[in-house]
Amino acid sequence: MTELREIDSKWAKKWNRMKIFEADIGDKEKIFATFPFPYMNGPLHLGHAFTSTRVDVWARFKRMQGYNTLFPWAWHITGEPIAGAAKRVAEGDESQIRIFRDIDEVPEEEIKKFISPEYMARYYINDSKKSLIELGHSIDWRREFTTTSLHEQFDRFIEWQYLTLRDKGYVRKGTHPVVWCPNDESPTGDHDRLEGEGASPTEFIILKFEFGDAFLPAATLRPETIFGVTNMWINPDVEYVKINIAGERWIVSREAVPKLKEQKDGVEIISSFMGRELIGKVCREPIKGREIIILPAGFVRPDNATGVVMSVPSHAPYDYMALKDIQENPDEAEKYGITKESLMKIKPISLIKTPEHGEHPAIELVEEMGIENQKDAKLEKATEIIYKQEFYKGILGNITGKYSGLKVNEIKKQLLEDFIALHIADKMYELLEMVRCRCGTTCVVKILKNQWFLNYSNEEWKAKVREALQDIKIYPPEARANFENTIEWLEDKACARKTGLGTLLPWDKEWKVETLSDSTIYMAFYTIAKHLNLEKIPGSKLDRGVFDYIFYGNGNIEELSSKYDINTELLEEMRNEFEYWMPVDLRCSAKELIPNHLTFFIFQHVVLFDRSKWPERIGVNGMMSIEGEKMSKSKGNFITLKKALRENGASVTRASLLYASEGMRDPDWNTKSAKDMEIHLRNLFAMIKDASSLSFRKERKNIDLWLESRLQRHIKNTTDNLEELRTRSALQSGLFDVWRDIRWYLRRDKPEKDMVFEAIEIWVKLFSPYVPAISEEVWGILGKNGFISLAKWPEYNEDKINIKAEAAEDMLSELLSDIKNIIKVAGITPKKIFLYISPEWKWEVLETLSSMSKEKLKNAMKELMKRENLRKHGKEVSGLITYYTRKPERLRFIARIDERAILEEAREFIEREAKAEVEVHLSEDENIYDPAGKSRNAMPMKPAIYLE
RNA sequence: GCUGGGGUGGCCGAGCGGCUAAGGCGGCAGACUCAAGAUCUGCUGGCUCAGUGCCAUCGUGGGUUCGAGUCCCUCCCCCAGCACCA
Repeated sequence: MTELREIDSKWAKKWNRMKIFEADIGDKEKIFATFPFPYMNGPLHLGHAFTSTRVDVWARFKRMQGYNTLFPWAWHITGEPIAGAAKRVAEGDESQIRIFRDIDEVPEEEIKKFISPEYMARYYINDSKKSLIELGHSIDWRREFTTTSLHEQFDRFIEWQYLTLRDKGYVRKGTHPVVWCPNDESPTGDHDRLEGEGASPTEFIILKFEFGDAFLPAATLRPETIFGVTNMWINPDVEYVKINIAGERWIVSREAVPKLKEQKDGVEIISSFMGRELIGKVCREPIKGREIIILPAGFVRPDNATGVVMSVPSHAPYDYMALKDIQENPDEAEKYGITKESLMKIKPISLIKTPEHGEHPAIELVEEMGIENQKDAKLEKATEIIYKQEFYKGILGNITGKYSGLKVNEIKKQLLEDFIALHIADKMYELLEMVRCRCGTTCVVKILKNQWFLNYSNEEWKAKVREALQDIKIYPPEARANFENTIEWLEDKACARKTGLGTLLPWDKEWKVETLSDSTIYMAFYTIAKHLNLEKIPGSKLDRGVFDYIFYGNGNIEELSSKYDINTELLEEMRNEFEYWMPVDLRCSAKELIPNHLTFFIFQHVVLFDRSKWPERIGVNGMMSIEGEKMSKSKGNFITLKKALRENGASVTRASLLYASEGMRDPDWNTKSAKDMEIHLRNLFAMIKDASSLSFRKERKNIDLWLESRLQRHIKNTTDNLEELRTRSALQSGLFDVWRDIRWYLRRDKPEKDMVFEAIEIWVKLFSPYVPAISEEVWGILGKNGFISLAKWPEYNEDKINIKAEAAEDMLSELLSDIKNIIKVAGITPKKIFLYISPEWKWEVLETLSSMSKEKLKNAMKELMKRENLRKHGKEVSGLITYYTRKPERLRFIARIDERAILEEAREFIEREAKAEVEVHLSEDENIYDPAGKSRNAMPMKPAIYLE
């Protein structure tokens, strides 16, 4: 058990010492493979290792194919979580400390120092780097860096990126609603929430109804229904206030005030009163100036939007039921001084007609569904149905003026713009569910002003991204739709925030470039990081001019050199390095990053770099689970890479991870499979190690041709699979399928020495990207020089494909299983086995039938009976035709082989396996020994069998 | 809810119009062994049998086709994302 782990460590050290994965500019074609830098608020885990090993396997494969291959690595520390965790350590947060101690395995004395976010990041970086080396990743470590000012040169690079983006017009200042914690004075992302994960601001439209010197601002999601408003709903038993707001006066629920304060200017309370004081009065609808009565409604929630609701009974089931209830019980309304007469005067007003219903869809549906009163739970469903039907299919009526005759979804956007232009509408954002920050405070929606945005909604930009995407190879292909879709819905993206770690926005240093925005084109930075690190170029020298030269070739090199005090050779070398390594050949990540990082990655490349530097391939994979469950620190089923390596070693970890899944499916890690993989690898190693002590045979036989042929197929399969990042299939074919064939080969006969060692050599190469340490060890045992990591990948040679040899082996293995089957069912132990080879004429039937078209097959009998030699076997021919045509696949004719020669050659093998003597006869020979008449059963590729 | 991906034998997973529904794991039996482990071999949906056979099955229910895990529709379930969060 320990042996494999010793091998893993030995080679990890050796690669690292010999620096064989450091890649420099060369004459050879290059490959540049990257993994999205991991976020260092904790150690690497199996999820990271799964994806990164896919990248490493691909890089190793490409390196062996002869490409000059670069696989660099860096670390991400931008943003909140590291800073937040450091703060929690400082506050003595027990659950945070427990995670560091128990899951991350950080020693107590180190945890104390985690009050410094930089220290924490450095600690995890060191820790993780050790794990990656141990895992055997073929990384060029000279190009390592971190984000933020922790790496001053990278900091300058991000400055360059944002200055360039701004100059090109892709960064704009804007205003945007966010979920906001008033206590922290910071946006509250999903990660920072105690409650309300997934909730995002919903845009309510405020329609302003005139009411004395103020407005009653009704909040709605369906502003078009204002044409059908019949009354207002106000909750009589809650407190309302009159406020000043942006130069107007509004009447809203008291709860609405703090929310509006975050969204509008100049909000202050003038007076307050109970809702009942409004009931029975009238307001004025802003479009036509109709008088609208205010009615009491207990269902109006003061904590939702403005607490003012307009009533459109014709198109809103709730409104209809509420109106119906109040009209049927006018006594209640009379308490507020509303006359029965004015109540009964209210009639639903239709403005949308749907194909499913007529003029008053809500009323009709409520009746269809048998809804009794306004407390009925079915109202929710009814509202949903009506909304959908009206939105997609509803036609607006004459009452709506310029919108009439159109569908709701066609005019919604325009209508809103019109209403806002007429100053009759406004917007308010609201959370539809409770959201609470980690600090316990209830969150609200805040309109963040002067926020910096990347203009991802820009249509020209999108068009360019779509164009780039067409040429990017996506593995697996089914992930492509996801990218296409993301491009469609993507809107402007805030690219800076005020808190956490990050590069300062160069022109507005209150802001820091946010985490998804400083991680999009840093692959370009890898190409020069080597020089910046080795030559220790200080960040202060890296002005825009330097980067403009390196990435665009702009400027005069002599002038730049003297201006920034960087010698011309170095500048030139960095430019060459950028030109050589870019574009990125592979970027690989888990599927969760498609809608953000991976798509942004394309966006940024297309505007910052020349077309020739746009990405080549993107790989996507599923999410790691542990023993069938989602991995999480709180569940405690979190497996760090360090722990996995300690328990399994690198080879077992790598192979088990990649054997777990491919494509978009989620891989699962389980201890049992890892143990099984360990057993497999140990056996494999032992088998190869002992191969030289086998006893060998001299002459070549059919089985050697077979193995040679099969190996070629496996080479092709493994290569094709790896090419498209099907890492699981490649492991299957390169390791397990070859193994199976070698086992058959060794079982069939004594091995021929050259053949078996050729097979082993190919085999080891095919699986070496997966278990590189074991492969290096075997490579030495085989007496090879140098590293297998740098050896030549086997090349597929079609000339070695031998269909006849393969057909012959197929025949033998089927024959053997038939014999064993007969022995079993007959319950006899044969001393002798008689095999009868198919007569010539049966071959003729097979060959003829297999060459016939479907239609011709119907008249096959007629055709065949034209032939003299077949006519005498008429009955049997007809039987054969039935046999073959019933399952047309049987007609797949592979190759005519010399069955007799094959059987004679394999006689010993059959005798050994069946433990009986074997005699081979041609069934058409006269006077053969055939007491049971079995020879009649002989068919091409299927000798008849008689046992005695 | 919306968008995208997916549901295959005891389990993991190939297959994406017609090869035998690959391969692995687990289980059972045999060989080897003093024994255990490892290894090797066979079996592992049902029935039948001196073999080349029949039936069933690929989330559910329909449909297209000479033929369907494979294509189309209905429904159910799982995964990811839904943004200022890494």
